[in-house]
Amino acid sequence: MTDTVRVRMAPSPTGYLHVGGARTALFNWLFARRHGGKFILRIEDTDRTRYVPDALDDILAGLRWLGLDWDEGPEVGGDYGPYFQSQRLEMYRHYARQLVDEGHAYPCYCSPQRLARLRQEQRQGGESDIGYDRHCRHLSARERAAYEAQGIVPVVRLKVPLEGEVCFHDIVYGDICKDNASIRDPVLLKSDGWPTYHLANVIDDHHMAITHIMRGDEWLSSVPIHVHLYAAFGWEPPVYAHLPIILDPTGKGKMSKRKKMAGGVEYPVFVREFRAAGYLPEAMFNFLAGIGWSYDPEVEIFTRQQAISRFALEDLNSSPAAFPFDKLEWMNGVYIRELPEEELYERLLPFVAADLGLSEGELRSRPELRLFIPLIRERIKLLSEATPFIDFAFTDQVHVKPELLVGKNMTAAESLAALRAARAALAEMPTFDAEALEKRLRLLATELGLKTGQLFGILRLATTGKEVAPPLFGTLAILGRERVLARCQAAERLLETLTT
RNA sequence: GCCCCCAUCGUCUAGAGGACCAGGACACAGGCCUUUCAAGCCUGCGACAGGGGUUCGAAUCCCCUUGGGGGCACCA
Repeated sequence: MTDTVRVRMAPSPTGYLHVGGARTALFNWLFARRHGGKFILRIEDTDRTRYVPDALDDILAGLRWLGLDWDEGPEVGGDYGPYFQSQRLEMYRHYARQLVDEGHAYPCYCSPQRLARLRQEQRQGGESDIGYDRHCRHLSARERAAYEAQGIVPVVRLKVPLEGEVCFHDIVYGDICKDNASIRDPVLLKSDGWPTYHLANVIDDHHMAITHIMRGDEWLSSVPIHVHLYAAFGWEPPVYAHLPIILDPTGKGKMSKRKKMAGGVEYPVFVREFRAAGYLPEAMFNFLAGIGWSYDPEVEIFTRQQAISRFALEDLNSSPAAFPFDKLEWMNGVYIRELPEEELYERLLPFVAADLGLSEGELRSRPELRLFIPLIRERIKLLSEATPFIDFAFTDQVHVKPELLVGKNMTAAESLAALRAARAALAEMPTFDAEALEKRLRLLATELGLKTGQLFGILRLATTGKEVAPPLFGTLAILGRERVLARCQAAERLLETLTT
């Protein structure tokens, strides 16, 4: 490849950044970085009716979160701007006019109502081909003038050949041909003077010197239109590589439409939702790269540098893939475990603070979270799972059902005696660190003739209020002697209610 | 309905005519470890959708069937 690689991500600010869109961006980014090219971000904001005000910010934030930096586009500029289609209207109108003047396109005065009626009739009539009937394609100058006189503002439609076929090559899908007759003259310029996707996309890709187009395969069927447009303009089309879409976890239907999981739980589809759920951006990156592409048949975990070094369009898969949530969760756990403690602490902070109702500053001023990190890191798969493991350390007292304090195969009285003995032993310990605690409590279990699990289970419930908690000795050390003794005493009172 | 695309373990994938009685990973099951839960380690389960061809030889090429997906807007 002699030309500089220039690829683009062209989102429409009609909704938040979707995982599918993120994956498309990711592959474009990988390709650009692999070849030392440019990754361009272009905002296709030509649909004024579906515009969502905060969508743009969300898209930019989502891409940044994933580490997909763009070389040209919003907030970074570039030599091929503007990068918002809403600021390029004049150019689209110019080319639309040119197409009409040169006989490649024509004005169409059909009302939306007529088109809707037409479609309905075609459907009901069982017609094989649905679409515009080219009513205005052969209007005489006089007829056109008559419409104009009525004040009807026309749209501009592309004059697609009536016979023959268009063919193009796609790196992922190979050679694809389509009969021209099946392509209905598409609208290029809407009656409000704004371009449709087809027009704006082709003009911009050409003027921004885009060399490769990687996008979701829902676009595959519109390539023939674009090929005709490039031909009409006398431009060279870029290289196409359509990406197989991501299906929802059940494999039925695409991921984009929000659906329910088997358990009735909604699963995330927007990048912001994955972020809020506690997924790590580096895990998302790794995971997304593994759908439709494979870094190495034997290697699942790889860095972005490694991905860049091996990425090739020829290796892209052509079959659609169901979104494997299980694998994502596992991978996120892997990345959480690989994070340095201090880094994990920083990432956990906002999640835990919010859950606990504390400010980050307040949480930071307390020692517990930091101390718990090594104890919980291999127990969580999501950042949002940390709080339930440690919240007991942030409450004045724990609430536990008395019955739970009774040890396995023990009576309430025996449990109470064990707890009292433990409290006495703990009160007398010269130091209160995990190592010393383990040594002393193991000895105590032996002295009491109890299995370790029996004694430790009672203590776990008494001090944390939970049946599942971080490792006991470390937990006791973090709570500190004072709190541990107080909680034991409180638990003893509860057990007493069972023995009297 | 019409057009296009896709088809390997439940899922993500490796495989580009012989190296495949099909490899890896997740999930699942069992075991080890163990104070709970995890993590870790070991083992197991498990697929070339079906049918025709082509070929000495097919998961790999062709055709048909079936299944799935996408598209058919003055949306992108």
